[in-house]
Amino acid sequence: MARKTGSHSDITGPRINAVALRLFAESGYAAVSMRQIAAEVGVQAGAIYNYVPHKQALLFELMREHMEALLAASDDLKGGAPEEALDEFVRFHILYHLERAELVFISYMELRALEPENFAHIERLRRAYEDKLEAILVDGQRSVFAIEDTKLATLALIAMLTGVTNWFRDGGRLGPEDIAALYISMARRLVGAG
Amino acid sequence: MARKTGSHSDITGPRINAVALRLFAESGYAAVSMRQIAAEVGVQAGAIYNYVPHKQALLFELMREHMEALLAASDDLKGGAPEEALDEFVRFHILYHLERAELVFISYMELRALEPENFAHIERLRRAYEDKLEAILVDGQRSVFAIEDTKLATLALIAMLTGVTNWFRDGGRLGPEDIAALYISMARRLVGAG
DNA sequence: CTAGGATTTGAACGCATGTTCAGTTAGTTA
DNA sequence: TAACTAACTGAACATGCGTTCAAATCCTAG
Repeated sequence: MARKTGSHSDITGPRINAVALRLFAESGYAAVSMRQIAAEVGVQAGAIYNYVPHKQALLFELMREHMEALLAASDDLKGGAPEEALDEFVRFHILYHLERAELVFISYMELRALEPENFAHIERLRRAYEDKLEAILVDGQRSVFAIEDTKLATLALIAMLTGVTNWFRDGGRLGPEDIAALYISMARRLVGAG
Repeated sequence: MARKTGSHSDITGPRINAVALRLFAESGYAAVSMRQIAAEVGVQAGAIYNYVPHKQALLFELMREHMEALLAASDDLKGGAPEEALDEFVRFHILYHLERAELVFISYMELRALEPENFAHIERLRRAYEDKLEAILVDGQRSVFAIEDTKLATLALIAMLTGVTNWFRDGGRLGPEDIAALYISMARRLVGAG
């Protein structure tokens, strides 16, 4: 037997990705089997191969699409004066990442699981994103910021901001906007802004 | 055949842990097999079970010993005035973690691989460590610091400091002491210290 | 030199893995 | 209604997994 009722290709495809994302985030890429994913989609393992060439592609595509969407979204930042640009970046980063906690999680938790070329590809995208923050710091450094080392400050800020996704829980003491506001304050002080 | 030359129990035991640590850090707990570990130790897989009851214990013991050593080492911090205590903590955290990059890495990368009780145990230790930093911030908050939210600042600082282990490479532009000094500056500003 | 214990081997256990594919079914087109 | 195709099943493939254990080996104590 096959095909229960109705055409499923446009349903099964996305569901496979959604289930894979959730399971990878929960248990890690290596600990999740194709049969587990298939079971949660409601299909046999073989059916997945109508949509994805192999398991690695399932992970890589999730990460690649995430990083490309992140880069595209950050292209819309207005920029402007360094202080405003920093505020804007911090708020964007936190809100964007909190909306996509699972994608963020696997996108750096599962870097080890990527084959070398795939790893290099994702790293390039991540680097491009970090460069945007560094550009703001370098710009501000010529006027209002007081940073010893812009490269280090970039890494420190990114780590501090992304760390939010590790402890944030819906319905907690602080909502995303509260957190963004508080991190904006800390980020400003961190770079020595007025 | 068995036992090549000399008694090995006090050599094989530690080597199993060392190899497991390295492989877990490289590829992740789920992706490393007992046979791989055994092969790198120079032994058959069965021999590992003379030293460890099962694979999970291998991971858990590495993490537990790491966290307990971290807590013990941080007990030796002198404390004192908030500003000095913060400087001391930042420097300690960075230098200690850079010396043990692999342990740090797996200790929060492989939390998902722990069974619930083991996970709870490690989380308790981690929490105890973070509380030490928060105590410094709370103390300073009554006098020299200007923080909106000490809990958030603690998490932000820990994330920022631990992030160093993700990009640090031996022989890079900056050595551990350079990095510690720069992070001390950033940490001071972050908490609004003089 | 021998007895006994410590240490390791090597094979086996049952089960899970990613992937392939011939065959079956359900929906669409003519 | 008949032919066609997209979608899926279910079984199989070779390989690997964590773990157990009798048997073999080596070292040490007496």
